[in-house]
Amino acid sequence: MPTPSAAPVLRVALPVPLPRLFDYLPPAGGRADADWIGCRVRVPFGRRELVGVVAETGPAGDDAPELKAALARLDPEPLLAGELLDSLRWAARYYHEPLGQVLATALPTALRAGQPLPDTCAHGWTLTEAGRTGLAGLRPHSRPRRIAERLREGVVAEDRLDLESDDWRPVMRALARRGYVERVALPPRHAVAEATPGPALNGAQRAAVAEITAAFGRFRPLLLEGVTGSGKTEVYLEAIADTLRRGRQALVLVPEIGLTPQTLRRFRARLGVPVHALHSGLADGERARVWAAMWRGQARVLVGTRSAIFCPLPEAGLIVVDEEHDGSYKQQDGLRYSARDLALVRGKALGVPVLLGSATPSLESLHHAHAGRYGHLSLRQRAGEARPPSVRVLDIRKRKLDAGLSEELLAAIDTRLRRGEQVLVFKNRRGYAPVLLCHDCGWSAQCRRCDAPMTVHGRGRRLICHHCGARQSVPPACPACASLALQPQGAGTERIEDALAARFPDYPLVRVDRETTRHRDAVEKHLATLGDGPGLLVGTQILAKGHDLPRLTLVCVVGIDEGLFSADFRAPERLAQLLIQVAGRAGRAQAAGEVILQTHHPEHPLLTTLLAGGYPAFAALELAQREAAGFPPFAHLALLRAEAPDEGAVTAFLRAARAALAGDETVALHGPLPAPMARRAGRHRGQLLLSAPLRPALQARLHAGVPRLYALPEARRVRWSLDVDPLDLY
DNA sequence: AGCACGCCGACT
DNA sequence: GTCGGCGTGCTC
Repeated sequence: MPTPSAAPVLRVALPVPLPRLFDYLPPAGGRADADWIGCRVRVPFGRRELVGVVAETGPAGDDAPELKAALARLDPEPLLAGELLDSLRWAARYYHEPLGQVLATALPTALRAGQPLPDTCAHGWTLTEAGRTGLAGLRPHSRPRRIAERLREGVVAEDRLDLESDDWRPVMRALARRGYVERVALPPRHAVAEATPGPALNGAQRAAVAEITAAFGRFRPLLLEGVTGSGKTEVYLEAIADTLRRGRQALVLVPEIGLTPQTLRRFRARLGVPVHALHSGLADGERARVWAAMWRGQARVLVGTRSAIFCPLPEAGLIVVDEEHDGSYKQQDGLRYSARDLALVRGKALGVPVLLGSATPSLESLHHAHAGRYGHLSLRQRAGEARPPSVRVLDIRKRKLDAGLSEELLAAIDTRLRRGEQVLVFKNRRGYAPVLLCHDCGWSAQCRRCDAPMTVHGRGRRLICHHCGARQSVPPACPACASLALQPQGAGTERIEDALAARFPDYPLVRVDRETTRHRDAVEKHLATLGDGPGLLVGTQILAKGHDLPRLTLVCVVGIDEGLFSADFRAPERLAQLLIQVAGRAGRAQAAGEVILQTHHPEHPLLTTLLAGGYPAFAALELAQREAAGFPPFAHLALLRAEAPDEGAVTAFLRAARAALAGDETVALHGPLPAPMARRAGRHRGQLLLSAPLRPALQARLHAGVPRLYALPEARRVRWSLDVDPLDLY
């Protein structure tokens, strides 16, 4: 006769920030067998109900309180199993986050909320009887008419329609409302189209593809280092096509701004199978459907942003991380995971090659490649006729500046415009001016709730804090000395736009930054307004990548001097990557491109090295400095952050945390330190940095210490989070 | 994180 | 006399 405590129970991971599992009895009369593991369950929790995932089964612990029974099993077979569940457990251990929180991050919202795994049967559209009759009444050559006529021959699959047009859905829905068309289910594995052959590959591209395909069926990290325009995407496509031919799935991760309709169109046209996309623009139901299609192995190719790394890959063959150095692969709140790193973890667990592509690889990747841990593939030449741009450093010391632009720069712009070419002025600062200064007493406008100056916007009339969003109008007089000599200092994109418009009134001018361009697709529309004639483009980061601009021949980079002297250890790497990426915008066409870098520091080693030896020379120099300073990849970091309205609470927590994390000298602790911006949105911020030459030492320390943090009484008075492998030290 | 319980100020 | 402030305690 088994005692009640010995009967097997369900150990459930729940989406709560508590570092443990919760035990439940199976629902009425059931047995807690191992086939529960990975299934979602609805359970009572305090006075509410939650959806969790069964992580383990087994006898209840002796100290367990009186158990409640789970209310329902939500999955007939495990939603999470095998490699995916293993990798999620790995992430929970590595990032020191409760498994329930990891699962909540990994699952699409609809599944997290307990919705059943959605139906993923492929669908198509067909004309109804009413449609056949009504078709003639639709305006000739209109979009509804063309789409209705497309369906005349019979059912057309949605995947097929995706291939032919980006935005047929709204038109189709309108037709459906009139009863002209209807959606029908298709038999599984409906063929879409023939794969279209791509352009002939050059030698380096063929060699790269050969290396990747040779690694089929086993884990192998491969760094594909290819200069801008060298045809990395063609290499991806060939490798994916090979993966598909061998009956396996491919996952492609792209940066947040990289998932454009053009990218998808290119993949779809080339591969001849449905290409699924996963990004933040999708509705919850759609995300769950894509996830389910991967789970069932129906989806063969998935292109997605960061969170796509949590998709099931039951028949995995290849993982690609495009622009692997990109910061958007790191989640900056909640579970602070790196999708790039998890791609390698999953690739290893799945036994598939992982292809990391970039023109400017992260120093981590280069370090691993040099050490022989990653295969290193190089594409040194631009594909086709494109030639690399020439780069000129423009020394502006003692020069007269108009909105930060020198006379020489304006003259160079003028020359290009007269020739009918397009010019990009890149400035990594939005708004009118970064500071509002009193010329008489030195007062400057500071945000009331942040330790940061307010940025001048609205042609010099408004003040906005970029950190908390606070806004106010520019005061009529200096609040400190009543002087009327308030002056915007420095220049952002808005002010540069004004200056250029005044100087070149006869040419079209487009500004692209977060203010002018709220939606991702708007960038394309904006750029299209320039057309093929001469014109000017002013913008921030958003313009740094993607977007082929064949008429663009001159790129001007202004205001990089702040970046040359930033305190953050990753600032030089980011600046070098940005410069290379921006420079890559110039001369993608036949005409020779030119890049002009305006600076007060023409002898700065970052610039001279980058100019003389390109990114590889810069990387070598910077890696040496990282090694000397004991920074990644020669050390491993974890950053404990805390914030609270009360500064004392932050310090008290971090002191207690330091004691809880203390140990031998294999891990160095720095802090408590104020965060570089000590106050943000009215909250005081502090941090404690852990650093160790060896990753296992750091992990062991966190394993011992982090559970104690949850128990600290001081933890209740702050919001705290742990960032393993932080990107920024703030 | 929620959500409730619990003990002290300005309102009908 | 109550409605509600957020401190602190707990969740199988």
